Amino acid sequence: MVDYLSKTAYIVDTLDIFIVTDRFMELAFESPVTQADRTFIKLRNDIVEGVIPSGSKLSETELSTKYDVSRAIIREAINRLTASHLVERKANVGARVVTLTPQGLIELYQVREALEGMAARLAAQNMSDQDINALQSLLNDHFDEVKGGESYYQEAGDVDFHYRIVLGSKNTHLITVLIDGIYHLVRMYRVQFGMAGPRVTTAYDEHRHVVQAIANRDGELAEMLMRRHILYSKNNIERKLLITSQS
Amino acid sequence: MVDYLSKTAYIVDTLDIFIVTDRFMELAFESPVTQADRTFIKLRNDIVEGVIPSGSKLSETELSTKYDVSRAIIREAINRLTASHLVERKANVGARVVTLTPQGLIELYQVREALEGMAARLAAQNMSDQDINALQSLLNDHFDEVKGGESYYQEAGDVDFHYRIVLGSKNTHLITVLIDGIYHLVRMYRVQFGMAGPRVTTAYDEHRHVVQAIANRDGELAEMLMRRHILYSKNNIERKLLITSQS
DNA sequence: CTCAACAAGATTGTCGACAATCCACCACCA
DNA sequence: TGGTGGTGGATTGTCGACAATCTTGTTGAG
Repeated sequence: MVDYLSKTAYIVDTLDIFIVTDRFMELAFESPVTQADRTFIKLRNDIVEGVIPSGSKLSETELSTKYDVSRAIIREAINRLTASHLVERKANVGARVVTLTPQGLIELYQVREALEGMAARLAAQNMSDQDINALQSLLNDHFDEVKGGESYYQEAGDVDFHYRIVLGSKNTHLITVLIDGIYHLVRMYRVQFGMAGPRVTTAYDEHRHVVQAIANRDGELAEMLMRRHILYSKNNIERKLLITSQS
Repeated sequence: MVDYLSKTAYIVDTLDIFIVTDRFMELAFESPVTQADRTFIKLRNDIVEGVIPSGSKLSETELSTKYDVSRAIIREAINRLTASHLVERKANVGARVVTLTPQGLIELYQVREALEGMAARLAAQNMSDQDINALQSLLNDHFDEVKGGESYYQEAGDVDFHYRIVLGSKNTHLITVLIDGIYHLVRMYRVQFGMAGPRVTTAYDEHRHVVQAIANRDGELAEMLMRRHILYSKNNIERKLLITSQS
């Protein structure tokens, strides 16, 4: 049961080096207090990790016995998942886990490009010098890991990088839409289409350039570089998809 | 009771000249089937129109008697409104209508700029020639109204313009995030900060230029023009806010 | 007088039962 | 045989009651 969270725990773990005094930081940490909160997170993880297969039906009664809570709680969890675009619900019929398609992945990356580009622009404007320093030292750590070839932490590093820039935008809407909406879907695609993570070696340089632009307080350039970075990721994933579907 | 919808009905009314055969069109029409759907829409309208004041507490029991439904339905409605960023909820404490601030409005327009810019880019790529023709004739109608000085329909025209471009992007995420998330908040700001609508005369030219770029299938330019259009709107609103707060 | 612990009241969270709706199956008819 | 209509079973939608939690006001000690 406790294991449900282990797969994504590192996403927030690496942010712990900050003191959580920032007003925006708490938007990234979800602290489940009610049982509906916990069930929602469990269900979401099971969907993202593929334990509950993409496209399958979510029976309320079935889930309520499986997770050992009342149907009302399952209903609330499903409603929240619907808002995150992880499940689709039809009135009087039921809810299904979204089906993953190459087209859907492309659309997702188009939204990411727009939102994270803007996030980078705003981060250049709104991040404190302290935040920027921390970001740069994060990149240095990341560099050592790339050299060391620790593939697991590479993805964590990438996720961490994007989190910080989004949080650095200090824009509440941007933060919530990306962090508790889009990123879970992105991760779902990554896991279920079996891609270990982003292109480690080249992505590192792109990250560095973005941070450099932010450090120079050049929002326009930061946005361009971030958009290009995400565009490259998209192209890379599309290529992998083609290869996978051919073999 | 029926009157609840009248204020926003024109938003979808003007879209009726299309046959609703488009897969994406149905994302803009919300067809309430269940009682929770209807209550959600009523509540949302009352919040957007200011009938329920910004910042006020939403008592579940109180609302359940007021709207004459069970508490469960009110709870579901409130949860959906939370997902739309129209209310904020704290566990074991309750839900409040969001408080409107100039800073919040600015953040909202930053997200709009990013998303609608991308929408314009994608629309240039994905709209059918037929859609583009319809959009151009819409602009012509709009032009006549601007000349005639029919101020009410000017806002409708503006809303319609943005709706069509967003729908023209054919990107599901973009469409849902904007249409059943951000636009309601934008309208809430417009209503409650007492701005009659966008800058009618100059906005018309900007609309025309965007459509021209889309007709030329120049996505990059369409994005730039749309972003600038929204930026101008933001600046205009900020100026109005300053004047209002001074007097 | 200030602060802390406690108690009463009110509000939200959770549950199981009932009502309304849909879907698949089957019988019936052309 | 193909299609149409109805019926039974299962699933979702809605409800009212109970449990858990927070807030507020009070009381007491320092």
